[in-house]
Amino acid sequence: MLNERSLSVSQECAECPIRHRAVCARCETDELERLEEIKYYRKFEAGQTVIWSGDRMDFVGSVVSGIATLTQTMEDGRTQMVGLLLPSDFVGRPGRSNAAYDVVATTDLVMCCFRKSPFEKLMSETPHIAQRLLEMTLDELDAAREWMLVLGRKTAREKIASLLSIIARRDASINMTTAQGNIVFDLPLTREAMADYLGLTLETVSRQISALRKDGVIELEGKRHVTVPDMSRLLEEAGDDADGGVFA
Amino acid sequence: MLNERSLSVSQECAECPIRHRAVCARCETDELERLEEIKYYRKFEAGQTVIWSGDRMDFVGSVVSGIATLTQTMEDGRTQMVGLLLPSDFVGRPGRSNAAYDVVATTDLVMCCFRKSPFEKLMSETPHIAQRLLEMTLDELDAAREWMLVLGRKTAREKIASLLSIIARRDASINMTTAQGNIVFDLPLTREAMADYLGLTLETVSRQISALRKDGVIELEGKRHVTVPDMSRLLEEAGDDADGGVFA
DNA sequence: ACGCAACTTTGACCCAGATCAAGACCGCGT
DNA sequence: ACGCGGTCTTGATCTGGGTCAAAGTTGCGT
Repeated sequence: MLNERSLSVSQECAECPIRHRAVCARCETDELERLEEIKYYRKFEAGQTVIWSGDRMDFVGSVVSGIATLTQTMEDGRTQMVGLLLPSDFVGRPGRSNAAYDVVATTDLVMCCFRKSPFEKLMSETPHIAQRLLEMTLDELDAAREWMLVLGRKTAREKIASLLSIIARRDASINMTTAQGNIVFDLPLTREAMADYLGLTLETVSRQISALRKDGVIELEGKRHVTVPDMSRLLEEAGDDADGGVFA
Repeated sequence: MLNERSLSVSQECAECPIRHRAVCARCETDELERLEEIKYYRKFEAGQTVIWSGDRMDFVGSVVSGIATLTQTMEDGRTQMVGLLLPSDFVGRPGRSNAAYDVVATTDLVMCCFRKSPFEKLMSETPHIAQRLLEMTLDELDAAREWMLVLGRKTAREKIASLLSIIARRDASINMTTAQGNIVFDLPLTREAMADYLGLTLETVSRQISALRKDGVIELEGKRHVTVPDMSRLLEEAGDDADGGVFA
């Protein structure tokens, strides 16, 4: 459980773990000071909804730690995840007052928030923020388009392999690599959340994970801890160019 | 066939049909003059590839007239459309040297191009361009996420209805409305292109269009000319909120 | 006018993944 | 220790959309 102390640890931008990757990455010291004046931290527990689709959104912010999901739901309950928010990812859209998606904390979550109007004001005055936001938005657009290929054209097995590759790759900096060069990580999502990401049912997710395990593409300890003995094999299963390079 | 004269008609930014919606929408007269200095028009014939994925991209630009598609292809030939480029849409990513997708002209196409490096320079100096580009990129991201729901969770019939609604809506300004309030438009895509957009096969696209016709949701003259007698019915078929409003 | 090529429709059959159903596993609170 | 709820696995069956095949339509070039 997070407490006041654990929050106060991150209070200084200079020591912020996402300082160099978030929307503030390019800010100079003086710009950072102005941001620091209007920022505040919010924490959410695993499972909590951060924002409901359609609600008025009076803040924007960055994920500092933890994982959140962006989902869209149809009236009959079908849901599709449309974004996975990791530390340093930005939440909210300047210039729009109502949320377009549900944002749900998948793990305990800490966010660095800014009230929308001061942030927008700051954005118009300090080009470094807008520049960085454009860059991040373009990256997200690429990711979304990559995902459209996965959703539209890949088989269930390829979808699972794609998701595993992305997770493995994305926090490559964080995850362990064993002496044998294996890649090791924990799945941050339930089977159901994976299904919502991939446009599958949770049963199919479960079956395909079992199949990949049986075929030696991955190893599992418990339900969440994954070892990838051969990354290029996994990439091949994902249908991506597994081109020679080790974890290129 | 386009000729020199038809191109020269659009030479003046002030008279440009996309002046108010493209990346230059917010530019002041002086900024426009600088853009005008570095711009040049290029035309492509229907079917021509504008840019190959992976190729060096030394220009960016706006679609002036015509339609182009953004597609991704797997080694085995499976393809997924990840964007549909209409007049005023922007092509290319500042800060990236190689194209990530194939861009193909679906109809005859005119583009207003800028060499990349002068454009990037201009962008860093005139905030109005970067602002507008951010806005457009955020819109595209929303569209991509909307599409992820379609690809991941909708049935074939819903997918077709969704595509038809989008086309009907998007060029709402252009298309005809009959005396009876019907909406009328031409499909700018072949069945195969629709299939690539929707993650379906062309046979399924054909069957579902036939089914929607048989059920009176749409009317067809020839293979491309569509009449929608009741837009809210179409939206309902798409699985979207068909909320009361006429073409809200 | 004709013939070819591109596009589209329709039919018959099949299969990947959905659905329905039953347990297994695991951590937690009492 | 136990029971309970959330998560996950596995099996049996069903079905929407894919695949394969054939024929219809349209428009264009000669």
